[in-house]
Amino acid sequence: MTTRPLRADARDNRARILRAGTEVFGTEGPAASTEEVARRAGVGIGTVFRHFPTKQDLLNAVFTTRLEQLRDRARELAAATDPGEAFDTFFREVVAGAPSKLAIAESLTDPTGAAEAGSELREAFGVLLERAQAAGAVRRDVAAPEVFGLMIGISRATRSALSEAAVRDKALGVVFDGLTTRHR
Amino acid sequence: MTTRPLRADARDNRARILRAGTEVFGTEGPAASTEEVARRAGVGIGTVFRHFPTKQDLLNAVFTTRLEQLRDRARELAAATDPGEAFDTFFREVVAGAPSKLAIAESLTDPTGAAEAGSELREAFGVLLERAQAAGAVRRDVAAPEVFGLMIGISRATRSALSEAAVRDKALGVVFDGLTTRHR
DNA sequence: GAATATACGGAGCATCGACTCCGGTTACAA
DNA sequence: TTGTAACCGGAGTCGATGCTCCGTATATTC
Repeated sequence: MTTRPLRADARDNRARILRAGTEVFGTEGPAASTEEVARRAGVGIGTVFRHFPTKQDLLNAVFTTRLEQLRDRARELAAATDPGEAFDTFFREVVAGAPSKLAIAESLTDPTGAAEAGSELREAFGVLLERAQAAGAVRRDVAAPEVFGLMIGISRATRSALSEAAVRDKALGVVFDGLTTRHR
Repeated sequence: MTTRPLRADARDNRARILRAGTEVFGTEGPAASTEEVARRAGVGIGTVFRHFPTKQDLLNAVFTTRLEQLRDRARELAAATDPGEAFDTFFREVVAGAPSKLAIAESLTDPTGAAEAGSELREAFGVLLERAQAAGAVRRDVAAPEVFGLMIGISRATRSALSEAAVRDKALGVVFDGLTTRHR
């Protein structure tokens, strides 16, 4: 049931297309054309469609890759840093990275194909959150879904209402204060 | 320089199209086809394009209408209710109304044509916020842009990560706590 | 250094959606 | 009632985009 390894040029092209897709969909959104991706990757359209039979497949692959990167980053932070700081850092990094690749923000929640990578991300995020709670950096009466939701919401607004860094930081400050308060 | 009044049927059709546009773009997003709007309005495509020469014009008209409604609601609340409650109510209403008409959330910040209505909304929102601050319901070291941004962010996430009402309420609770805290 | 399975490129096809055009219809004034 | 300007409907045009097809090229194996 194992598929034989790809030919060298095919493997390279696949990686190229994935990189180009990340760039193009990241800046122009999912509506960007497949041809644009092919151009940026320096390959023919036929090649793109051989590797990813459908545009949706390509989008899923790009999204999944991105989700996996975030998941890895979350795990890395969980293993090495002070719990409170790790949580804070991850949250801010996700938000900061959103504008240049809005595609992620738009898919972070879209079950279409990237489901597994998505739930792994959520799980890694959950670990980050629990550690922060155990360390007293985040109050205990909140759960992962709502905190994750806030992160995504702010990420999305980053393209528009929260496009200015100073304003975005203030918004983040409000949320972090809300995640810290003890009363109620 | 005054344009003569529209014929009765034309006026009716225009209103119909606007209503249909609100529904269609609200549920399917700005990518929905003009033909779908025409169908839902019960008119021919030609009629839609006569009233709104461009799809963008139609979108702008729909958005503007929506923004004006929100602006009016903000003013209404500012005039009649307890400052803290008015702010809270408006914030929650906007978020609650977002999923069924994501088009607004997507345009609440888009300068394209709806600029004037947009800034009027922001102004009315600013009044709501300042009143709440004066009444001690919201801390004084936050300004309208970041609070508005939070509202939009949560509105957007409402379609996805914050689609469940219970989760959304918890997220809102966190933000309101953050807007209340006094320390720092 | 063949032989061949793999992979490539890009012209071409089919579809879809924005927008136009014009023959037919209707509201409204006189 | 009738004349006419205003309006309507929807078939048709045009450009864009997802996807296919196949002749050509190249990596890999022996």
